[in-house]
Amino acid sequence: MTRFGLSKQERIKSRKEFQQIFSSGKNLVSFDKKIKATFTAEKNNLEPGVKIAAAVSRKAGIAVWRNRVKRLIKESYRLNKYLLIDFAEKDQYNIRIIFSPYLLNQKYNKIIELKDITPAIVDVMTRVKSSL
RNA sequence: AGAAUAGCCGGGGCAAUUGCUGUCCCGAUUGGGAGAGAGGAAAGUCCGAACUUCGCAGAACAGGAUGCCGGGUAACGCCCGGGAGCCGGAAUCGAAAGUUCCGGUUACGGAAAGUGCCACAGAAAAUAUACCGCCCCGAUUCAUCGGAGUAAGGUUGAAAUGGCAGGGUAAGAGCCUACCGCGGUAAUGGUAACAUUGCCGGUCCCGUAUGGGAUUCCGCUAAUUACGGAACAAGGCAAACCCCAUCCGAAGCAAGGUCAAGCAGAAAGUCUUCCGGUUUUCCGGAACGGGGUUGUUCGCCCUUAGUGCUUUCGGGUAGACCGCUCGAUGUAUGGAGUAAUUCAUAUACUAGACAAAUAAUUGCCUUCCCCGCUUUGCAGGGAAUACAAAAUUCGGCUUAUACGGCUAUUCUAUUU
RNA sequence: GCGCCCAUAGUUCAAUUGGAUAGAAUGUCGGAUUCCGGUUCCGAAGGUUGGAGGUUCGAGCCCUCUUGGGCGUA
Repeated sequence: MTRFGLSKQERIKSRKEFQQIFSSGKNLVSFDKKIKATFTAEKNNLEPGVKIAAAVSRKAGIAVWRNRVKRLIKESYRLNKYLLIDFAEKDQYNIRIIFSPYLLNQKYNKIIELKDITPAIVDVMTRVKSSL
């Protein structure tokens, strides 16, 4: 596992996992209310690690905009994932996070950059860490 | 020269680092290397097909779609060419009309198959009818009133029931006559579209292939001529029902196929040893095995003919894989054709994801904008921005598009 | 992917087979009543019928394209 990578093993892929996280996970919102995170965490799991996904509602915007937001979320996490990875491996945590835009939509944020997303993602990650 | 509108074309390039998804090679399961990775509309899902499963002897009905003519095509509601109507421009000295040329546009079959509708106004809106009129007769208070006839003229409306001339009459009228118009029959001649430069099939000739040239019957008939006709008819609407002609089996890649945990079903097999109690397939005890109890050991509890365990079978869920990208394909050259398109040869392989890859950060070039110097150009600053992302695959249509380029039309300004 | 529906005043709904100033309730505004407010009564304004084009003498209604919203199904 590379330091700045985001391979298949680090992403949530199956429909079952999504349903499980949405039904039993907790919600967090970033300081600027741009990003919402739904997450679950188990201690002493046999497969410790962090897996993430980005989910954008169809009502938020058109396909081009939604794809861009998802890519920017994944990029932000990729560059800052060391915040959670080391912690999870040390304490044997199995963490699952789904990021989604909370107060972001195409109507008010037509042009969106990486620097608009990163602070919110980092903030959410530290909140998840401190809540455990 | 500028602006607006419409149409068409393009829709930045190269390189580096980090990261993602397939493919190939090395390696051996951690990984390394090479090379590839969104569009003109990928969109809307409005049409047409391929492909798959189901149904199907054949035909008809229902339902739906299309609708001037011919061609192209795998097919189409698409495209090309042409006809006709409408609109615009130019020319014809000016105006109107007409003619010619150019451009645009059209859901352009049928209203004598039938049904229905046509508000208000108007006499009357489609078997007819009579408000003002016109004419005659009678009454009369000379203002008019009643009766009979008529439809030339007026009035209404989006739309009004052949035209014109003569005769005729109280006034009029296809009431009568001639001509035009209307419809019937025959002949001549002709025949893509409202009848003349086209095309299809067969046959013959020519050509390496696509193709080129010549030509008939039937049916239908604008025109001309002849004969004869009288109910002078046939208002509009089919994006009202409908009629006619042509076409269409249904559902869709979440189609469909292969493998296949778990659960449930069926079949077969298997279930230890010792001791004691009168026989037993029964009872009791011990050991071994299995399960539970706290991660391990001891201990304790349960259990050994039970909804036990093992194997096999068919169907098949979760899941995985195939379908999945080489195709009515692109590019170049040459030939056929007015064109759409097509034929031959050569050459290329160019995304295949599935909570869904194609991103982030930079540098240089190129293009555009602003400002200054001064105008060949140079320095500085800014921007690369639009519409929008494959989801089985093609052919179209429609809609959205910053900026740049080209073409056409219109307007404005300047010069000659 | 397939199939289907809706859009009319600020809001909720009408509008006969296409026929003329698109109607009602509620809300808004003004007036009357009251010492003031509410209730009640009277009056007024408020619509390019989501948008564009076409058919027709005439379109909210018919046809085509388009925008937004909603539903069913696998």
